Amino acid sequence: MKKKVTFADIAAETGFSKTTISRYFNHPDTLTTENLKIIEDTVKKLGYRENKLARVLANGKSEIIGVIVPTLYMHYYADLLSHILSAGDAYGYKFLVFCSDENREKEKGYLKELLAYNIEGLLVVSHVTPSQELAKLGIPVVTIEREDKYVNSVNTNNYQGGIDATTLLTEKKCEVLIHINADLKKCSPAYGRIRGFREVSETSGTPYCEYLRKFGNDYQEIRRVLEPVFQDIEEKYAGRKKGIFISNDTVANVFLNMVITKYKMLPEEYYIIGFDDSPISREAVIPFSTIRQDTTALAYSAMDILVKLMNERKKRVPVITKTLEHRVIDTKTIIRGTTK
Amino acid sequence: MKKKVTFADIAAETGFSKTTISRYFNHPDTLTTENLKIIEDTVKKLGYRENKLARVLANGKSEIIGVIVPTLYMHYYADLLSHILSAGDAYGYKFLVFCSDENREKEKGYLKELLAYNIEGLLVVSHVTPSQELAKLGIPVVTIEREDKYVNSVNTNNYQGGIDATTLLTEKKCEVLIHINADLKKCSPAYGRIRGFREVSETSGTPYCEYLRKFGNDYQEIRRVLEPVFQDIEEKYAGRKKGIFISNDTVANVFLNMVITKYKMLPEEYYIIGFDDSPISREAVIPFSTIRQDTTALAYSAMDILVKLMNERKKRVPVITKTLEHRVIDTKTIIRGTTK
DNA sequence: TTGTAAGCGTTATCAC
DNA sequence: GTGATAACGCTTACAA
Repeated sequence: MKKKVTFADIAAETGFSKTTISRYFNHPDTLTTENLKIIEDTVKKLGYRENKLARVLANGKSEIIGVIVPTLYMHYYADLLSHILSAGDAYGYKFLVFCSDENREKEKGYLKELLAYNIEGLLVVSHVTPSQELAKLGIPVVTIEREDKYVNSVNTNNYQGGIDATTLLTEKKCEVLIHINADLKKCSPAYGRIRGFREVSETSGTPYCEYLRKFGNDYQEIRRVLEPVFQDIEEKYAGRKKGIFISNDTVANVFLNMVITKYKMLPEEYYIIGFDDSPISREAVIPFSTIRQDTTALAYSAMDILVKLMNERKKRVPVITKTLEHRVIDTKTIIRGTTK
Repeated sequence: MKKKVTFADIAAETGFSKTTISRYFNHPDTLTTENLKIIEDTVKKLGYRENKLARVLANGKSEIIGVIVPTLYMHYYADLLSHILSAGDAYGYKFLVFCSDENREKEKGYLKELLAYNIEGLLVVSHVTPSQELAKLGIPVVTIEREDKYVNSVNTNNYQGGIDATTLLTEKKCEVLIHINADLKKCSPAYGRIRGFREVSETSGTPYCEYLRKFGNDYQEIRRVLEPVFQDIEEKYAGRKKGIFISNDTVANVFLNMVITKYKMLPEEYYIIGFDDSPISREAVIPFSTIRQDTTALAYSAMDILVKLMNERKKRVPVITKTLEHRVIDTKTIIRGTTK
């Protein structure tokens, strides 16, 4: 392994000073074209490779953003991460990625680690660290779809999504409206889906009910929790036109499968709509209706806010705004075979 | 924003030298218990935060591993990444993650960037950069499920998987064996699935055929490509017991959906088995049989090799082995409702 | 347009 | 056990 080529080597070789070499990379316009050429050739000849770490130490700009996601097993988070990476890439940022598994202590360690690497900003999708703590980190923070009282954030318009989903069901003249969801905390953005459902149900005067259950991540577990719910619905609302709004496509798919397994088809009296527009909503035997979360917009908006904040910090006289920005991204109703 | 607390501050406050403060963090055993305590208190009092970048500059150990995945949209890669992160976490490594979208030029840029951050090792899942080039990077490289002639690698035992899948179909006394796959290059590890299929088909003496097509990533596209294949199978092999081995669960699910949509159930004459054990294989209306890729083992083995190589580099007299290691991870046959 | 020199915050080496 | 001091490789006033 040959030693690394540094500015000093290029300087020695060309007769310029290290400063000039630095300028060649950072302010090439301040050099004469000939000198530019000379250095360029030498850089190639010696096979120079940048050392960003040394640069960070000198000027503090790491170009690194920290990301903490809860897990990558669920498509939604992987999808989000993928858009985050591509959004940041456009600005030249790199990402140190951590999966917290929603473990509070683990996440604490990751945050410490992230700060040790001089990250310029932080994107948090995981839910376990209260925003109040994130706000104390001393760097720009933006969260996506989680509690965000003390930090900047981007969230899906869950409320509107809930309204749209439920309205679609009332328009189809469903005789009873049913909402299946996790038992969410009121501070969670996704709680808006429940609010939307309730509002439309109330104002439309249609009978409605909610099944708020704790579903796990595992298919079998979801099935186990959902089975009695399905039974209950079958018994209580037999013969009535049911509009079912399920707050997540994975669960919606399991439900749909149960219906189809029982009837060998989707009975007229079932109207089903999910949430997220995950691949499964298209890949199901009967592609089902859903409320699309615009993960692309979520990621790009988050990056937009973050970049703005990070840029502000780089100015000579940073104006650290205390005002928080909370953006809301609209959903889109995707109509497929289960609400026709 | 108050200035950063550094070793110098702690040194000034405690009366020790910076060296001793450094020792406090790196070789605490060489300090007296009292002094340890004094420094500990001061560190807390001043609210010191590590600066790993400065440390990297001084000792070269970045504790960062670079990862390049093709995309995160496909569950397989997200799953793999998730295991990679957790495997590396156990060793204290952090990850700079890039998504190449299989774009050669983009990936070239990422590699350069990665090197600029002094990464200690590289994990490549993406396929576009030839291993010959990766080998020239001058850092430990391990690839997962891709061409690996000139680098260390971990691959699924695709051949055995192909054998197992096909054998299962012959055991069920299928009268014709069908394999649906992409038109893979022979150097791609996944080509082993085709070889396995052919071998069992040949030796069993069962009639067989292959449909090698270019499927996209999009559901509609897969459907469009698969539709004529399904038609062809229906016509050519009507009334015969068909054993279909589809080399990927996403495609297998589309195929299964087409069969079920047509027959309202899975006809006796269809035996279907996929590959990967993606969630969709469980979430399909009829959970289908598949060959499980052990992504956990793939990730942990890769990390194991990488850590070994990285550790070797840290020794005073590194022994850079030229011998490459190529590990193979066994598959597991998962039997579900479509091969009974 | 170019150079000098002082950092940036650690760690390594060698004394004491 | 502890401390000077010189790296590590780059940036940035300030000077020329």
